[in-house]
Amino acid sequence: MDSFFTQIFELVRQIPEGRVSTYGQIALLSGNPRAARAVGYALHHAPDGIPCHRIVNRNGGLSDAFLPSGKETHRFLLELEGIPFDASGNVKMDTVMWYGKEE
DNA sequence: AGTATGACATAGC
DNA sequence: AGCTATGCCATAC
Repeated sequence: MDSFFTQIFELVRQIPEGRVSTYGQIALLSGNPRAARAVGYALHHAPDGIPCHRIVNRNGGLSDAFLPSGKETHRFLLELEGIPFDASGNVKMDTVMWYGKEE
């Protein structure tokens, strides 16, 4: 069993393209529904190959402190993935929210 | 071993 | 509707 971080990475890796998930959801899949914070911490340590841009907060918006790329780049990447945005500028969680590998 | 911090979440004001 | 405060979990120092 790897550290939580690894679990988070694995879960994020499993997120299908055009789909996004929330920290809380990932935490839940990790077995720690209250570890949303730890998830964010893990993603901060996330190595290459981890589509961290597919991880959004429960508001459907990106975190206020994403990588130096900035939220703008984030939104761009998400758009490239085919992720629809709401008029509010947030991802349409109801449409691309990934509830787990069950799809 | 204890304290401090953090890419969240929820409730209250 | 936006901001502040508190809670929870795991990691780092």
